[in-house]
Amino acid sequence: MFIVLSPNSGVPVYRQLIEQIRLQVTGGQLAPGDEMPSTRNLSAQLGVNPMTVSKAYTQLEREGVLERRPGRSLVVGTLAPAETRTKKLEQVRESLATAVTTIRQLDVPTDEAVAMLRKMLDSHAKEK
Amino acid sequence: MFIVLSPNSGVPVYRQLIEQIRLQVTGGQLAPGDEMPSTRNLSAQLGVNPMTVSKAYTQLEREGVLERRPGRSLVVGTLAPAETRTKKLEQVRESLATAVTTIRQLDVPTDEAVAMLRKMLDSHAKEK
DNA sequence: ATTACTGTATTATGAAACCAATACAGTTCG
DNA sequence: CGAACTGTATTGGTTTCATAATACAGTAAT
Repeated sequence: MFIVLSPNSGVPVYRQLIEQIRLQVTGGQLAPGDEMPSTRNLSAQLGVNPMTVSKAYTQLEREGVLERRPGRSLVVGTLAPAETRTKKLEQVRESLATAVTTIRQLDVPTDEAVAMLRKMLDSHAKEK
Repeated sequence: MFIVLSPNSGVPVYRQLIEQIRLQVTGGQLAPGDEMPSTRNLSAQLGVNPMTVSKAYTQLEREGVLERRPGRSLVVGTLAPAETRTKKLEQVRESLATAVTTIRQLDVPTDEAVAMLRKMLDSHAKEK
């Protein structure tokens, strides 16, 4: 699982967790049956309170995205939305659409915007 | 000026105002010298408290985006062209950052994501 | 049975966001 | 000069978010 928190985005941490976990389940990166990191582990890793992680997990459990097994780690549910390549690309398209609106509104040339995206993707890849 | 609030986004209202006003100034939709709607008018229009609007205006004034004239409406400030370009690229980068997180979390290859962005930008250009 | 893990409940605290109401200080116009 | 506009300061309140600490109830392994 791969989580990136944006402290300055203004979006509550627990919501960022919900959105990113939901995304990776929908995109197939997390498959039914996969175990989630424990609330203690993930909170330590992200530098947040375990109850904040638990809040996100609880909401995802209500949605059926995660399944609870008392005494054991939560797992990705079988009722989780079905992964398809079409859905995956659609979610990427949606996130790019917001950027497209900004790029056009600011009259940034296509080549420049595209170069910026490539650079950002490459630089993060190197960070790993 | 055109403001749309997303109550469910989790982003505080005052921040949505800041971001949208900043975007329209950078994009030229709001030109230096343009008068802003009064805090009372805009708050009535959006259904929020005048102090919430004022909070956004105050932050934008600190950034130099707006200029204060006691007893009169705030106006769009005059930024140096170089500063405008810097802010433009920064805003594009911010909007792309969200897409970058999504792309990486869904393991979409860089080339595919970049091609998608180019296609979206080109197809919209044709729509014009 | 004990240890080590799992998640959640509960209580308390503090910060942030938003609201409401009132008041203040400014400019402009008739 | 007064009315009508401008933005902000202040005080007090509510809700949301996040944290901290402790405790509880579960499973699995030894």
